[in-house]
Amino acid sequence: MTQAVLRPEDGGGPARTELARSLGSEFVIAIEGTVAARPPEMINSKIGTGEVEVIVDGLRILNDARTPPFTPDEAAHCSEDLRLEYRYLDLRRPDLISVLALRHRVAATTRRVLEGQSFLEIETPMLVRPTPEGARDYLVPSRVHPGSFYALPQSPQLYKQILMVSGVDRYYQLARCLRDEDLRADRQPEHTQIDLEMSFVGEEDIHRLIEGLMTEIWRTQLQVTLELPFPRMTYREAMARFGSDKPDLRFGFELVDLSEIVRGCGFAIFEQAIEAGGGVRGLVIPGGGSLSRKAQDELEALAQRYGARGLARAKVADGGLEGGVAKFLPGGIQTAMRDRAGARPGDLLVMVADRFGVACRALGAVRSRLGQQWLDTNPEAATSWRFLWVNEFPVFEEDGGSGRFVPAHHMFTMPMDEDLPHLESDPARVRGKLYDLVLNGFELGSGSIRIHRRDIQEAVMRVIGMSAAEAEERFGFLLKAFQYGAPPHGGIALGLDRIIMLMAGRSSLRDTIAFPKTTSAASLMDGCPAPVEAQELAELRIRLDLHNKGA
RNA sequence: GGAGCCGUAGUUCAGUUCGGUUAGAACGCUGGCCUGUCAAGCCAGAGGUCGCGGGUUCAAGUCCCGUCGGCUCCGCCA
Repeated sequence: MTQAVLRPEDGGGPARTELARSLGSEFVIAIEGTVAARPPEMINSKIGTGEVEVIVDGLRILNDARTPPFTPDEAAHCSEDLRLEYRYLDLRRPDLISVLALRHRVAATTRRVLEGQSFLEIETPMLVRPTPEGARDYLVPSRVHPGSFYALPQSPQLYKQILMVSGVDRYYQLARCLRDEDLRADRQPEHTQIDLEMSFVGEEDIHRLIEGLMTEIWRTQLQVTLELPFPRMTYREAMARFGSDKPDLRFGFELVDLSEIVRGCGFAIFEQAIEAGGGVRGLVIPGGGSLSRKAQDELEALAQRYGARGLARAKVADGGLEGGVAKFLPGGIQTAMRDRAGARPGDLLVMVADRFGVACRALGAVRSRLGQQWLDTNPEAATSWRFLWVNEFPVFEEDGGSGRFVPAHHMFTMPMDEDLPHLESDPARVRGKLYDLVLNGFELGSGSIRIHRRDIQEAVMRVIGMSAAEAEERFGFLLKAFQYGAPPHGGIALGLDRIIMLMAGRSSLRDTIAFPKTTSAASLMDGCPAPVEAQELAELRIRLDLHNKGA
């Protein structure tokens, strides 16, 4: 931006002066003139071009502009629905367009790195076979096949595996992925994945490739050197220590297991949890002894949102514990708990007694809340990059408590070799060759080594209660492909939008996407989605049923 | 499907607790004056379906019910 000067005494006459006076916000103009140094007393050191100005000879209006609902300066303070309606004005902010420029450069760097490793970028279909399990599909009716539907792809998963059968060996794609599920600040219905798959690889090969890619992106775009290798942690350890499968390692506040210490303590709530196969886990809030009752109740409400029945608490004192649940616990156990938790007088010890997963998740939510507050006063930690691989995820999870098992990731994940013998006898203990890439508490992506042997695939399908006929109906094409010499293979998919969000220090995925959707999956700028003409529906042989609230 | 917060000039907000005269401020906009300014200054003016619908009341921006939209979270989602 440069200052232009029009002076009546420079000529051009009253017509030009009048034209200049008519200029308004966001007008598009062309000027001709001479760049000149500003008089010394008019130099503005606050802007880059503050020492010069253009003495205008000619002025033309290329296009006028209505008074905008907000100017780029004001946009940062405007409500988001207004900014989304006028997205083109919002994007004029250097602040926002720079995020899209970063996104472009990260995509370009990704292509350069992967091309250097002999990957082929291959496009897979946008109209694919619907899949009833997993995320809800966006459906597209077929005009040519009335009553049949395409789905928009949730991911290129099956296609990239088939490309391995084709001998592609190294595939990647910056793939659009679409899921008709509810949104979050870090979830949009359409997002982009750095999706890749390789033949003849193990987990470590994928890890090293991605570490190299991340290192190059951070080096070139942020001038940051990442330490390699990224730490690795099992799912079990992540849950036990941090109460999350995507722990934020920028802060501590680790969970502690108090089960063995409180066993036989006489406090019914603790004992029942242990007898039921769960345990008692705790978290120390440094200095938390002075937290108000209200603040403590808010933490309990947070824990309860994640399934805990309550949040037991006790203040840490010189002699042991006091207040809260202390009166139910013998003195010797109190001091043992305090020592095990590493708590000091003035701290608050909060505890959840429940099944492993519930206790960890509930305390993990509390830990996360504490950590976010801690980061506010520790900027150096807040701006650090703590990458992490989480692996050894369970292959199956129980569906509700019904005793039935569903794939935790997807049904093509290879179990770990040492757990294969238990595949059908004890599915709950089977861990997979599964891995998530985590950064600062966000899951950047996940992947796995896939099953390429038919006998293992069939065993997995038996565990999840899928009949051969059903498998044939839904995945017959993939199983058929696997019969014709499928190499061992594996891959990963990274969320490009989330990577950009974290790199740009944004808290919403919307800021990384040129034209994002609102929480209700609508686009306020173009009014999407929208009803269609009856004629179009008739061609598709579709009749609407809008008043039936059931479904 | 559920919970919370929000919705008042073009924009950002105050006013809602406890219903009561003509709904205010700042920025922006329009006009005028001044001016080598860079967040210009001074004067004047225009601008309102208080998201929408219903109810209570003599009286509703304010209370009640419903509904629409935005944001955050749980469920859901890799």
